Amino acid sequence: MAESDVRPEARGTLGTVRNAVLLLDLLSEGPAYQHLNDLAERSGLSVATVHRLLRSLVLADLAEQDPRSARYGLGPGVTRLSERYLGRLPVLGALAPYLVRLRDATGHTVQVALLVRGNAVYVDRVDGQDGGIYRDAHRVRPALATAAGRVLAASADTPAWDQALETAEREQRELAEKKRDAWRQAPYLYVAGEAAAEASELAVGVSDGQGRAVAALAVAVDPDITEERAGTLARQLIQAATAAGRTLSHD
Amino acid sequence: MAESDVRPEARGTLGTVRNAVLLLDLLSEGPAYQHLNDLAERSGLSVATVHRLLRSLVLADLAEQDPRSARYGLGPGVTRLSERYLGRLPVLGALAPYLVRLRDATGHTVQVALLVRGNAVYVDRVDGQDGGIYRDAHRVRPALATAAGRVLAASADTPAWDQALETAEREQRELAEKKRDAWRQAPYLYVAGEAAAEASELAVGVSDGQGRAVAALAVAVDPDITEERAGTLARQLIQAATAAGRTLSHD
DNA sequence: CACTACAATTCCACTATGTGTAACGCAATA
DNA sequence: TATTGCGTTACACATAGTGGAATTGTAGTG
Repeated sequence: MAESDVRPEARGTLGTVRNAVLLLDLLSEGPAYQHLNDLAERSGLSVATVHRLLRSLVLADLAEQDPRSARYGLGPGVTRLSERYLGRLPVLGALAPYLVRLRDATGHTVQVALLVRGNAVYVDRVDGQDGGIYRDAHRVRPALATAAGRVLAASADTPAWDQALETAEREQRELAEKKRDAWRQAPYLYVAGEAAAEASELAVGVSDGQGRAVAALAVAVDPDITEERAGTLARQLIQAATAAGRTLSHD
Repeated sequence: MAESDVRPEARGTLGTVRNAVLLLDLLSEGPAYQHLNDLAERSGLSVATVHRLLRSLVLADLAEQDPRSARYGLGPGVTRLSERYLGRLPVLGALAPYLVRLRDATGHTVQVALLVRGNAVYVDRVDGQDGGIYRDAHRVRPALATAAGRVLAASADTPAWDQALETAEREQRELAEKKRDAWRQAPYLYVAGEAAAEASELAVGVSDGQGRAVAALAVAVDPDITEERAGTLARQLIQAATAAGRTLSHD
C-alpha cells in the first residue's frame, strides 16, 4: 500500500485494528443491520476482508449477525465495555449523590452527557414526573446541536472542538464558529428542541478543576419556559455541578 | 506460533482483532488504569505488541492513557458505540413506554438488564423516590448473582448458560446447576442483596415470543419485603413485560 | 546531584498472517 | 430450473504485524 500516511497520529498503529474500528463505526451509523457488501463498499475494503473482520467481531460479541437476514449489526458486547467504563468514571461517581436530589427539587428529568468524537453522548439520567411518551434514553447527537454538547465542546481542547465542528450540520457549524467564546463563558446554555416531540435542554458544565468540562449536567424542560424559571434551574444545576467538581479535584 | 487452535469457532478469525479484544477485556477488569507490563503479562503478548494495540485503540477512543501515570484504561468511545446499539435495540424501545409508569405505580427504581457474556448488564433505569445514598447505575454483575441475570441465563441457549456458569463464583455455580429449571419456570425471581448497602432485586423476563428472554425487567426493593407485596410487584412487572413482548413479536 | 530502577516507547529483521482475487454455496425469485 | 444476489471459503503473495533488544523518560534514593 502507498505510504501516503501523512497523519502523524497514526504512526505505529495497526491497520487491522483501524479497519475493525472503522467497521464498528460504520455499523453504528444508519440502520441497525447492514449488508456485507454495503459495508465493504463503504469501508473501501474487500468483501473477504470485511467478512473476516466481522466474523472476528461477532466472536467477541462486539458485532452480531441477524440469523434471518444474515446482515450485520453492533453486538451487546459494546454495552458491557461501556458499563464497565462508566462504572469507574470519576465524574459519574461524583455526580451520583446529587442527581436524584436535583430531579426531586426541579421536577424535571436530569441527564449527564459526555463529549465523544464530536458527539454528545447521554450516559446517565434520572427521570422526572412526566416524561411524555417519547423517552429516548441512549441518545447520541452531534454535540453542537445540543446544549450539553455546546457546553462540553466550547471548553474542550482544539482537536475535540474541531471534531465537533466536523460532526455538525452546516448551519450549526457556522453558528458555532461565531459563538464559541460566548458559549464557553456563559454560566449555562439553553437550546430549544427542534422537533415538536423533542424537549428543550438547559445545561451546565462539570469542571475537573483544570477549567475543562469533563461532563455536562442538563435538564429537559418545556420550550415555553420563562427566563426567570430558567435562571432558577440553572442555579440549581450549577450548585450540583460545582459540588461534584469539588469532590473531583479534591481526590 | 503453535497451531493449537482446536476451537472450531475461531476458524477464519483475525489474530490481531482477537488480541485487541483481549486487551479491551483486560482493561475492563480490575482497576481503571493499568500498567503496560501487567497487560502484556496477563495477555501473554509481548510488550511491543501490547503497546501497538493500545496505541491503535487509543486513536479510536476505545482506550485512553492517563497523562499523569501513562497507564491505560478503557476510553469513552465504547460508550458511543454502546448508546448507538441500545438506541436501536427493539426491546428497549418496546419497554420505554412502560418504565416511568411502572416506577410511578410501584414507587421503586425500575431497571432493565441484558445478558452479555455471562454477565447481567444494566442498560436502563428509572429511579424511584428514595434511591438511598448508593445509586450505582452502570452495573455489571455475574449473571447468576442477580435476579435479572438468573431470569436471563435460565432461559438462554446452552453456550450462554455455560458462560454464565463460568463467570459465577463456585457457590453460585453449584446452586445454579440445581435450580436452572426452577428459575426458568418461575413467574418471577427474587434475590436478596448480599452486602448491607446493596438492594434486593425482583425480576421477570421480557420474551420475544420465541420463549427466550431478551431482557429482564427488575425492581430494587427492601430486603424485608413481604411475600404479598412481592407478589403484587411481580404482577405489575409481568404485565409490563408481556405488553412489551407483544409489541416485539408483533413487528 | 549522580545513580539506580522501572516503565513506556522505538528500532529492526523475520516470517507469520492478513489481504485481494476468484471460485463456491445457497437462498430466493421468476 | 435458470438466474440473480447474497454470504462464505480457497489460495498464493507480499504486506504488515510480531518479538527481542535497544532507548528514552521519570521518579525515587543515597
